[in-house]
Amino acid sequence: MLKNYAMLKPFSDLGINNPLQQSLKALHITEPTAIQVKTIPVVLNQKEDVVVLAKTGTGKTAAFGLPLLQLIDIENNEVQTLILAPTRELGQQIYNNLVSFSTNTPEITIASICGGTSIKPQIAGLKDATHIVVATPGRLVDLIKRDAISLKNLKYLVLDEADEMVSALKEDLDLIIKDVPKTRRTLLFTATMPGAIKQLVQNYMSKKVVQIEADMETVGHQGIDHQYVVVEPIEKLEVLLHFLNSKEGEHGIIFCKTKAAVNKLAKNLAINKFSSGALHGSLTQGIRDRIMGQFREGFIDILVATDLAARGIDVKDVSYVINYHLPDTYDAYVHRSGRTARAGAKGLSLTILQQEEVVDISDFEKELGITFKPFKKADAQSIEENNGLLWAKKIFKTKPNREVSEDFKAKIKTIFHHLTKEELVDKILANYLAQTGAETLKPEITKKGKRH
DNA sequence: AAAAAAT
Repeated sequence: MLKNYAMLKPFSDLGINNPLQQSLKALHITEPTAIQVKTIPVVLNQKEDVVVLAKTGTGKTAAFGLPLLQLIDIENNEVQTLILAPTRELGQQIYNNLVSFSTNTPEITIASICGGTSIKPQIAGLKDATHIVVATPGRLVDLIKRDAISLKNLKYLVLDEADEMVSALKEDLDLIIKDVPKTRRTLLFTATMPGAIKQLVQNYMSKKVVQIEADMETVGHQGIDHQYVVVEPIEKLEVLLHFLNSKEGEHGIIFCKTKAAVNKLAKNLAINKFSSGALHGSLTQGIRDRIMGQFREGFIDILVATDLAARGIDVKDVSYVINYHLPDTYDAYVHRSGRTARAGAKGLSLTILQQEEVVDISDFEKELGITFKPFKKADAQSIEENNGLLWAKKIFKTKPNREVSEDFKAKIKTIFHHLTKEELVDKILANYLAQTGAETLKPEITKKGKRH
């Protein structure tokens, strides 16, 4: 941050107009990030297409959003700008950001065109003047096929997380690009430059392409503390629960490999009274929106998610990310860990491994140029103690059963009447251990996660 | 093999 300070200019120097500056001020955004300094003038200049290589999204949305808002022609009622994102959550986030940037330019209309919600209001809304559309590819293709949207006067096309879109959403993307005029300008944001991206640049972008690179050292990994811990399969959940208990009051994201694993882990966290929610692509959009909203607002502390949440999601004060399963690709690791340590903050990225996966960690180090520090695993005794604390917390958080009659409760109270609190705790604990047949407390776990 | 995206 400090290293880059000299090159940072105020937004006015970058050519951002007064209404937008006022909006930024109201949002307490005072200084442009490095990527914004490099990107905004090029976009405003209106000459070249842009390819931005940036690993994590510090300020990406504003880097294209601000200049594109400024370039909207209010007199023209057709769709002038199209922004594509790979997930609905990211699309919604970009839409919300643009809306917040445009509070002082209410005449600019922005539409969010993502799937999972009723298509009818979207079709109706598009009949009115719409200047900017933020979309996920599937729903947009649907609207194009229904002739509900016209992109024939499009001036700007933004592809966010373009590497993900060319790999997973290629077919839809090709259809969309075929439908937009060749004269439009393209802004492409990507973490990596796989062959598919190079091809896209070659085939679909103009000859004048400016490539912008964020300084990976300062932007990509700054502030993230990468750690790993090796566990036996049987102790994996206990080690996690111990970690989470030490992070009480902080916010984090736990990534799992599959939807079923997300469901199962979220259920286990819920049973153990952690404030958490599950997020993956097989939940209804209503539930996805609710969980995302609760996490954003801080009503839940822990988000358990598939790679759906790996890219672009920007939530304040996420102080740790956990890889409960090793990510499939190096890219995925960068994206997942990039959910923490945002906007200059610090964060921990902890990867939980089994013995046979330890070799992979050195591959990640080599490929990504990072060093994993060993996380000091709690010893057996403190894990045991933590299990006891979880058990107690669970009892503490259990709501009294209203069905039990006052009369009956009174009778039970008489039995315990002469006991001190300490004696009562001793008895409950001993009783619990006798019942479970265990020598020490174990966290309660579900047999199965819901299948999807 | 799994994840995302259209109903």
